[in-house]
Amino acid sequence: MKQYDHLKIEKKWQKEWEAKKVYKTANPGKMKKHYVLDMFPYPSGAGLHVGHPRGYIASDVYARMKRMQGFNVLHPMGFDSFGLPAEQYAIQTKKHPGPFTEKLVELYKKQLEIIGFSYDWSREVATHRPEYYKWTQWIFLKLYDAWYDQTKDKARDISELVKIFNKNGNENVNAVCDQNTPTFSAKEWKQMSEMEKQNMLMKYRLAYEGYSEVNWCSKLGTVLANDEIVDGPDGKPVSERGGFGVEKKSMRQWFMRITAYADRLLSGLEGLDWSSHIKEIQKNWIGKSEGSEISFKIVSGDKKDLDNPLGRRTDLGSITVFTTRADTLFGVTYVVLAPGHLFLENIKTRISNWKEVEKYLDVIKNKSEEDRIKEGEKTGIELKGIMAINPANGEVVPVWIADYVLANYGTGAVMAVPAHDERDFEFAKKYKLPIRDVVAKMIGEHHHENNIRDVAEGVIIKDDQVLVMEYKNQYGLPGGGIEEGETPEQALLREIREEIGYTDVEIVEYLGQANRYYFSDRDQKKKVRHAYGYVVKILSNKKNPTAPHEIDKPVWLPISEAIQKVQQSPIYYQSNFIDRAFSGMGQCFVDNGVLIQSGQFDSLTSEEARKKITEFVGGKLITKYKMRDAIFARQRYWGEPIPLSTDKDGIIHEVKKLPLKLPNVKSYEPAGTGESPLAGVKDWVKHGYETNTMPGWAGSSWYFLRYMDPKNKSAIASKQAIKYWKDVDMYVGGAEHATGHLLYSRFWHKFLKDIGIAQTEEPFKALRNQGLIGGADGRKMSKRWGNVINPDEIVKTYGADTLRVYEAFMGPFDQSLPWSTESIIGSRRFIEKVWRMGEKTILASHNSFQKGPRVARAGLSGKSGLDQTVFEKNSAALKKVLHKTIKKVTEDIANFNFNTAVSAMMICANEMEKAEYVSVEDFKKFLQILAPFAPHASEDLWRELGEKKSIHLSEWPLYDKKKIIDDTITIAIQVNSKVRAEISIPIDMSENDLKKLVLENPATKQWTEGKEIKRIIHVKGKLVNIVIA
RNA sequence: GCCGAAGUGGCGGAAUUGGUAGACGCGCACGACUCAAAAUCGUGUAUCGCAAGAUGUGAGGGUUCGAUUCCCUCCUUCGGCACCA
Repeated sequence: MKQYDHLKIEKKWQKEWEAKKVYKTANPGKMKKHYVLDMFPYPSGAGLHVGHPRGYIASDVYARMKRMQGFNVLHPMGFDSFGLPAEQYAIQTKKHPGPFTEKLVELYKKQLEIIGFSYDWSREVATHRPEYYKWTQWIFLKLYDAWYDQTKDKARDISELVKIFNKNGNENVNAVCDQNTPTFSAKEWKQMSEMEKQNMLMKYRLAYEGYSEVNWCSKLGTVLANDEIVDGPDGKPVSERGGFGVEKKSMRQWFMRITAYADRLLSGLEGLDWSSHIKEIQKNWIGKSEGSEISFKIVSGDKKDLDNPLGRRTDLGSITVFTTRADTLFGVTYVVLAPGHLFLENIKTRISNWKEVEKYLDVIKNKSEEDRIKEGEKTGIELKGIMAINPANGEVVPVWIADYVLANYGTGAVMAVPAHDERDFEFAKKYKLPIRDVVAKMIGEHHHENNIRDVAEGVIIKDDQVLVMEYKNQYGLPGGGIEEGETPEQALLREIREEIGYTDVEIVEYLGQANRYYFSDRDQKKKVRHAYGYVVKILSNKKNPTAPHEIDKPVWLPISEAIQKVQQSPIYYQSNFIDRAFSGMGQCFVDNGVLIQSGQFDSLTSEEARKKITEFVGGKLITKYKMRDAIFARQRYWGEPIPLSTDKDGIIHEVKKLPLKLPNVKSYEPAGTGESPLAGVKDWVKHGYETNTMPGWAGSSWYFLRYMDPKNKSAIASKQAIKYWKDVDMYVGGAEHATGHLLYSRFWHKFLKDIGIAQTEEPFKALRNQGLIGGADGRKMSKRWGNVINPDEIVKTYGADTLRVYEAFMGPFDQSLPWSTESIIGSRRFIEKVWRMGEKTILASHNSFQKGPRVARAGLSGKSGLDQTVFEKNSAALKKVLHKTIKKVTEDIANFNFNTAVSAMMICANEMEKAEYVSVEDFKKFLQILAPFAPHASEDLWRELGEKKSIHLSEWPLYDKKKIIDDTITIAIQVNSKVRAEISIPIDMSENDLKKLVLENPATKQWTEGKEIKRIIHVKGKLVNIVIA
C-alpha cells in the first residue's frame, strides 16, 4: 500500500496543474460566469501567518465547487503593494521600495502556492506596477473631469457643466458642490479670469483640491495618521514614535466628493447579499437623516427687556438651524451656535459680554475635540445683548455658544429643546435653562372620559427609604387624580391621607410636570393628562385611623431599589419623577409622540407635525449625511502620483501621457515641510507636478475590474470582458474594511458605471467576512507575543490538505477563533483515513475485473465470500449516507458553512469504513466532494482509480433525492415533555396508528398508569408528547 | 454613552419556521493488536447519583404541553460609532 506522503503528492499535483493550466480561465467563456474574489493582501515583510489563508481557503473551496458545477470561474489573486511598510524600508535602507516590494510579492506567491489554491496566476495584478497604476491615474483624471448632476442622479463630464455655465450661469444647476458656492450668471461666468473659473469648477469636480486639518508633528516634520498618535504623560496628544507634540494644522489636500453618492451608496445596500452587520456599519457611516432647516431671526435685546414690544428691537439678520425634530419647535428655550460660527463675526459689536465670549472661544480652541468628548462635560456661554425669535410662536429666547454643537454638521447651529433632546437637556440642567414639554408619550389604550384626569404623584421619603405602592407585582408612586377645584398639592396630600394614612407631611420640592396622551372612548379624541410630581417628607408617624388602600399595598424600600422598581413600571412620568427627585436629572422624552403646548398643532403626531410645522414657519425639508468627502492625498513617496501639474500662473493641467511614473529620489524621508518627498525632487517640481500621492485605497478601489482583462493596454479592461464578467459574485475578506475599502470601491464602481465603463451599479453582489485566527494564548497573532504560526510549517508537517481541512473545520467562518496546535491532528487523521480507504478501493477495483466492472467492490474489512444480497443491502444503506452527505456538503459550501460540511464528510467516511463494501463509483463521488477541501490527496486517489482528467475538472456529483428518503424514522415519546422512550416507525405511518402504538408502549404505560391523559401532541416525524394531569 | 453580534462539556464547536441539547473533532480513560512503543481499531466521556432518576445551553423572570431558539431585566466578551441636533 502506498504511504500517504503529503510532501510528494502535493508537489506533484501542483506541478501538474500548472503544466496543464487546469485553473486557467477562459475570457470570456461560453459557460455561465462566476467571479470569486479574495481581498488581495498587502505583501508585508512579516509574511503570512495561519490566519491569513482562512479566507483564501474558503473562497478556494467555494470556487472549486462552482468550477466543478460547470461555471466559468474567475478566481484571481494579486497584491495591494503600495504602502507604508515598504516606504519605511526605503527610508531606512535608502533603497527604492520597488524591487523590495517585488521580492515580497514573490515570497507571498510562494507561500500561497504551496497551499494549493486554484488561482489563475496569469491574471495577477500589483497596484505598484506602472502598467497597473496607469489606470488608477486614468480613473483619477476621469473623476477630476466630472461633476455630479443631482437631477439626472449621475456623474457627468465637466465640459458639459462649462457649457451650461456659458449659457445660463449656475442658477439652475442642481449639482453636488461646495457649500459656499456663489450664484452667478452666464455673463458673470464669462467675465471670470481663467483662475477664477478654475476655482469655481473646483467646487464641482468629484476629485477636487481643498484644505483640511491634519495632525502635524513639527519635530518629526511629518503628518501623522490618527493611529500614529498616543496620549502623552500629561494627556496631550504626542507622536507614537518619539513622543513629540502634535498639533492641528490646515494643509492642502485632494478630496473625493463621495458625498455626491451618499444616497446611492445607502440605497444600493438593500439588494446586496452581505452580512447585515456590515451593512449596518455602512449605514451608520453614511448617516442619513431627514430633517428641516428653520430660520430664527436674531434681534438686539436682553433678558430683562423680554416684555418689550418687538418694534423696539433691531433686526440683526437670522441664523438657520438644522433639526430632525421640527415637531418640537414650540419647546425651544434657547438657540445654540457652534464655536466659530460665521454669524459671530457679524454681530460681535452687539454682544455686550464679547470679552468673556472671546475668552471662552480661546479656551475651546486649545482643547482638542477628543479631550472635550473625554471630559464629557458640555460647556457654553450666553451671548448677551442678542436674542432669537422662535418663528413658530414669536417667543424671544436667548442665544448661546456651546462646544456640544458641531461646526461641520448641519448648519452649525441648533435649536435647543431640552425636554426632548438628551444633550440639550443636560446642558439646560447645568445652566438652569427652562425646559418645556411639547411632546407627550402616546399610549395605545382607550380610556373612559372620567379616567382622564390630571394626577399628582409623590416621592415620599423617610430615613433613606422611599414609599412605593405595590400592585400585582408592579410598583408605582403614591398619588392619584386631582378632583375638581383642587390644586395638585391638595390632591396629593389628600391621596396620602386616604391611601396610606400619614397626616403629618410636608411637600418639600416640586419636581415639575409631565404629560401623557390618552384616547377617550366617549368622543374618540386624544387628550392629555398632566402629571405633577413632588417630593414629600414625613414629619411624624401620625396616622389617620382609616384603613389603608385595599388593592395597592404601600411598601418602604431603600432608595436604589425603589428607583429600580419604579423605573420598570409602565408609567413613564413616575419613573421620571423618581429620577428627578434623586439624581436631579430625570429623563427627557426623546421618542415620537403627540404634540401638546404647541398651539394649533396640538394633538398631531410627531410625524405629522414635522412637516406641517416646517411649512408653517417657512422652513425647508432637507436630507443630511454624516459622511464627509474623503481625503485623497498622502504626503508620502510610495503611492500613485497624482497626474496633474500646475503652471507658473497657477493653472492646473492634466498629465496627458500616462502613467506618470514615480521618479527616482535620493531620499525617501519626508520633506520636513509636511510635503511628500517628491517636493524635494527638482525635476518633478520643475514640471509643476503634484507632490501629493494617492492614498492606499486608490489602487484597491477598482482592482476587481482589472482582473477581468489584466493585460489590456488601451483600457481598464475591454468592454467585452466587463460585459461578460460584470461584477463579483462572491467576495471574501475581513470585516475591518467595512467603512474603508468596501465603501470606496462601491463609490468608484458607481462612478465608473456613470461614465459607461462598469456594467452594474454594485461591484460585489455577495460578501462573506472571515473571523480572525488568534494565537493559542488567545491574543492576537503577532511577533510581539511570539505566538505566530506560519502556514509553511503546517504545510510541511501536516500537508496543505490538512491545513485546508482544519481551517475549514475549526468553527464558523465568520467567527474569530484561537489557533489550536493540538486539534489539527484530527483533520490529518481524517485525510489519512480517506487515504487508507482509497488504497483499499484501488486494490479492490483491480481485483474486481474478474467479476465484472459494474460490481467493483472493496472489501475493507478484509473479509470475503459474502453473497450478493449482503452486498446490495450494505450498499443501499451506505448510498443513503453518501447521498445525504453530497446534499449537505453542496449546500454547506454554498452557505459558507464549511465546518459542518467537513463534519458531514467525516461522518460519511466513518460509515464507509465500517461498511463491508464500498463501490468504486461511490468512493469516487466521495472524493469529488472532498476535492475542494483536500485537492491534492483527492486528485491522487482519483487518478489512481483510473481517471485521466483532473478531479477538479470533473462534474460535481448530484445527490439522488430518492436515495436519501428514510423508510423508517425514530420518534421520541415524551410524557409531560420529558423523553421517556424512542420507537422506530415506518415513515408513512398514520397519526392514529402512531398514537395507538405510543399508548401501548410499556415505557409510556409506566409513566401514564392511573393518570388522566389531557392531551396528546404529535409533531410529525419528531415526537409524540403525552400531557398528563 | 449609543448601536450591533455573541455567551452551550476539560477545549473548538453542532442543533433555532419553538420539538430527543452536546453531532463532528481535540483531549482524557480503559481495552484490542504488539516483546514493547508509535500508528490504527473498539468502548466510554455534561453534572449529581450505586441506581431509579434529577439537574443542565451567562444570571434572573415570563409566554408555552414543550425554550439554546421567542419576550423582559441584568451580567460578561467582542466589534462599530463618538455630542451628527
